[in-house]
Amino acid sequence: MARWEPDARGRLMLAALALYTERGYEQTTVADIAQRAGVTERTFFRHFTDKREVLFDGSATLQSTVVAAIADAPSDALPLDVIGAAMERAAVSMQDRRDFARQRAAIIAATPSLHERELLKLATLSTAAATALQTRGVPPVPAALAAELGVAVFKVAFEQWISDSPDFPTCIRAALAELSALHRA
Amino acid sequence: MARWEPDARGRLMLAALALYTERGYEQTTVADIAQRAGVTERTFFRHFTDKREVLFDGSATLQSTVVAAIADAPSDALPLDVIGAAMERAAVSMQDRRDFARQRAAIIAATPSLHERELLKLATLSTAAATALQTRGVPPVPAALAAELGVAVFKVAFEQWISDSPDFPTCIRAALAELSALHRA
DNA sequence: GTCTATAGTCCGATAGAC
DNA sequence: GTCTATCGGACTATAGAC
Repeated sequence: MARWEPDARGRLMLAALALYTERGYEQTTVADIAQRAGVTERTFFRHFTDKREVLFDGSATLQSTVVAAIADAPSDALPLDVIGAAMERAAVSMQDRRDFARQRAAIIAATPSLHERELLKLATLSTAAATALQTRGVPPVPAALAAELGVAVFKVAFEQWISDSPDFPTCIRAALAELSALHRA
Repeated sequence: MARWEPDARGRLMLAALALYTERGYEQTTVADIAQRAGVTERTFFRHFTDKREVLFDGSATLQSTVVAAIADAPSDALPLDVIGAAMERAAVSMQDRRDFARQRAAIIAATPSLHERELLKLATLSTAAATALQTRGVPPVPAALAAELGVAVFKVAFEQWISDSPDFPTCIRAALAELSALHRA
């Protein structure tokens, strides 16, 4: 038998999600999370730089998905179409975890400090998307704007997805249509 | 002679700005700031809820400006034009503090934790703008999208303003033009 | 204005995998 | 032997409670 149970990281993420839901983020200490996961506080901080980060493990993967989708788009595609397709790809990759997304969103909405971290992750995603667009030859300013638009669409569509509608990619397409309508009006 | 020097709040803000610039945000303690301002640590936390907030005193005013501008727009104006005009009004109100804006932006850019707070303020601004648009009869989803677009334009224009170009409102108009170009392309 | 809880860092030690 | 994951404890500063 191994000296430690495997996957301390995964256990910490599950414990944190459960405790943040049960008693709230501020009312949960890192010691509580570590205890439920069967490790020490020290181990928590080796896996996650701070108490918030334990809820944001998937953001690096999401970013890779978006950046790859931008790179993969046909070379003659317009920036806005590239971004739209990338966001749709991101939505597809999250589609099978709606319950998790919902639970996580509820915790974040209830906690300003977590909302801040979420916004930082989205801003990082936006910067990465802008860089990926620049690699395709889009100049910096349009690239930055298109990336910000993509994230705006993602945010709005995400809200729709977890509240109303079961299909995330469809929400993305609807939000993109609303965006075009704003400009055509 | 007064029992205390007046304007402790203002002195705390100046002291914080100076110290964050001199030695960096993390290397500055609240005790350092309080000492330079000639008050106690306790006084700092009476004026500002946390160590970051001391750099964000203007954001409530900015938000009022934007919301008022949206409310004041002609009733037949289109959402995107309303938002554009509101952002331009915000730019006008900041125009005479370019050096301050630049110094503050440098500190924030160097400090992830401050970047987070900045993003939260902008997200709050976006929500307030969306609400103001809804008051004008714009449905929730287009209102949220238009507000996010406005903040995106503000961010991009702000970057241009503090790096390149002396006139903030002009930067806003240029960014709005780039935004339209993205959709016409 | 003092007192305290807790986040987050740093040091070193330990034990298994390879 | 090296590499990696764990643990223990002491320490500072923030932020809130009293």
